[in-house]
Amino acid sequence: MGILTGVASPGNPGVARQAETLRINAMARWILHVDMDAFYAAVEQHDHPELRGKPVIVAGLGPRGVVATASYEARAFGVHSAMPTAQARRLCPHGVFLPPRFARYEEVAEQVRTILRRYSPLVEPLSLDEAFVDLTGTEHLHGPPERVAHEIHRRIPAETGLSCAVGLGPNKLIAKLASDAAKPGGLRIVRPDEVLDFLSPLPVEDLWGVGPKTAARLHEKGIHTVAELRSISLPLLQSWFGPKGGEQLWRLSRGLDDDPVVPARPAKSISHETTYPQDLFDPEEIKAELRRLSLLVVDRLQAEGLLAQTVQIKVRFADFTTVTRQTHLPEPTDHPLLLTAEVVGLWTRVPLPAGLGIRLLGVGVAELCPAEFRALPLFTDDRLAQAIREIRQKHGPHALNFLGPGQG
DNA sequence: TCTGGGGTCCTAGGACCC
DNA sequence: TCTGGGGTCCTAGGACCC
Repeated sequence: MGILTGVASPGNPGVARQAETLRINAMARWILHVDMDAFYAAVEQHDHPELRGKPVIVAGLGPRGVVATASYEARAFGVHSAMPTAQARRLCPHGVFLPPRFARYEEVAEQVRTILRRYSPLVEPLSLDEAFVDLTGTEHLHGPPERVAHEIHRRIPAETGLSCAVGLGPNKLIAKLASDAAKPGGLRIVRPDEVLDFLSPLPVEDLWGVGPKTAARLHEKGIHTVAELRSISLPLLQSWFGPKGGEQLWRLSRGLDDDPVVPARPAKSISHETTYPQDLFDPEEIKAELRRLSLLVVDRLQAEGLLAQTVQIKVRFADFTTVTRQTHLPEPTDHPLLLTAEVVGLWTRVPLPAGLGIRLLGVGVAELCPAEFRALPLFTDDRLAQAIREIRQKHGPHALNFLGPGQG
């Protein structure tokens, strides 16, 4: 049966299946995923050879810091990312604890992305240490994707001195799970006809989007592996997790994912937040911090030539309860005084539980648009905004201390 | 020595309108 | 006096990712 003969219909399942196969082949993709091994720690060990072979832990070093990356030597002590630094110190007292150097990691990440772009223009960074590459249709330039995967896997360590895991599959979901399976330092190729067997034994929490809460709910129902998840009907999954959530799980369990590889997604929000070493109680100090965070956000807005029309604050109390307040502005702006005034206004809408200190404050903006879309100033004095911008550019973000405590 | 910082996406509920 | 349903917009919260 070389060609499609007949009409796909429920009464003719063989033909329907054949049509489905043809449709899938017509859309077949090859997606590669690169995941740098223990990236931040590996960069530190690369830059400081005396640290090689030692447990290196890149982490926030303050009293409330957490681990960003632990080297494999440190993982042997039970240290892993997102663990409180204090706990990591107890588990691994002789570990080398270092604060992150993001500017340096960004350099190396760009070096890796440059290697990847030799093989396809469609390179989508997922974070500093991960990226997707769409190799579909690059065969005539670079050869079969399987060979390209081997080449990339060899070339990244050769050119950066850092090891990586590489996964290759028919979509992002499978490529990422393949690189997970190859960690550390390996290469895993999953062909389309191998997808279901590859997925079946994996625990449901390995799936993209299944976190602790969803996993716990699935476990309660006796579902632990992807094969078990796949045996649940779509309507039942939807009754448990809602129409979208249910369909998402149904598709994930079958390895279905048509999310495209997109090289540059414009940011949808910008935010800054700080967890304080000691809880804040003083209202003036809190307001001063909100203004400081606001100006950090304004700096980024202006650096990227953007305006924002939504402002949000986030407050986390000592008991970890978190509240947010947001407001929609009449027009988009990057005006420092306007935005700080909105932020302080939002703060007055936060109910304060008696006796609870504040451990985190955050300020964010959303509904971003390019600054060329700026509305003509009617009532705001734009010369003032311009003057503030120039002073802060010339003398740094702390130059205008009229925004300090007790003076706002 | 309990729990970072920067994001994305989804849902639920209330207001408001027809 | 009692009683609709649907659609849209906005806000707050939460799950999840690295």
